[in-house]
Amino acid sequence: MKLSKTSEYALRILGFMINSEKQVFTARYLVTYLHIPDKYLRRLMTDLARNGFIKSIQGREGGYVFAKNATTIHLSEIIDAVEGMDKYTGCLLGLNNCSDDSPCSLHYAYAPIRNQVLNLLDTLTLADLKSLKIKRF
Amino acid sequence: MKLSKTSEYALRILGFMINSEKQVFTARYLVTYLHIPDKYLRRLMTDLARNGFIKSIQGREGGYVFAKNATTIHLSEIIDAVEGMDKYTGCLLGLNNCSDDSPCSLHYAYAPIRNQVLNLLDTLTLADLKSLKIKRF
DNA sequence: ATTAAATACTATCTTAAAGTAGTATTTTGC
DNA sequence: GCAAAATACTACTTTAAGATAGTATTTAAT
Ligand code: SF4
Ligand code: SF4
Repeated sequence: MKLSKTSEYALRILGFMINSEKQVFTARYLVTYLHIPDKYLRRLMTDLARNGFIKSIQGREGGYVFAKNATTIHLSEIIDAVEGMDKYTGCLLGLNNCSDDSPCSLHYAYAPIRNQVLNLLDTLTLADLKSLKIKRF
Repeated sequence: MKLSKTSEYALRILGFMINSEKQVFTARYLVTYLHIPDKYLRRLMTDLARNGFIKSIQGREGGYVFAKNATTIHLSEIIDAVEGMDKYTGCLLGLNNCSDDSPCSLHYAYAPIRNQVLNLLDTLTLADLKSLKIKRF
């Protein structure tokens, strides 16, 4: 139902970048548009770079660019990189090793929706977030 | 996608109670069956009592009983009581004042599912969690 | 070469959720 | 009356996420 702040930031940053005409993004630029704490965003950017989503260009005129084609970056990969996806596989009631045969009291009502969400995050790519209709990042 | 530990506990406790033949539940009893930290559970129980879901019976032979009919207790009310439901209305990307007219990059794919979840929590009651099939609490 | 503008690194602080400990109070059975 | 078994209350500790601060490094324009 809710991601960690860090995942939110990561998705907002990358979603913002993919919806822009720009190629290179400085931390300063991202901070002013996304209102994410400066130093926190910078750490997150190097983290995203380490994970191969973006590439950093150091020095003057530097910044960040995508490191690979956005069609190959799945949202679940981003979340997995910054906070781990594991905590979401064991779901609403925090249980794990769940199955239809040994369900918690919410399973029949919730598991189908949970699966939709997980499936969505697994199949949606950054490229899918590109749209002219987007007004908020 | 995930509730706070406290909400998980609250739902597991009440879901466990509604699926039992017992009428009165001591904290000790709940702790042994649900493996929730003793003192934490006790605090949560008095909190749930203050919120009118259960009633505490003090003294020897005491414990907790439902304070009203389980068909009148909606899951969203429980979550709202222990951690607040507000944080879930502004969804995946942590934005608020969302609408179809000013969507974030995930809106079209995610909002429908989010609405299903919120709707589920609003309409499901504790009574709906009662089933012979439940194996884990 | 020097400076300016950018990222990288490391260490620390803050905050809120979660968990723990100890004491006080209530009620019933004997 | 008193002990036993339960809940209630208050204060503290721990943990992890989030945020901040300061310094070092890299690179290009001049
Ligand atoms: S809803 Fe199903 S998958 Fe989720 S915690 Fe309950 S049993 Fe496990
Ligand atoms: S998915 Fe829709 S409702 Fe959720 S944060 Fe984005 S714009 Fe708001």
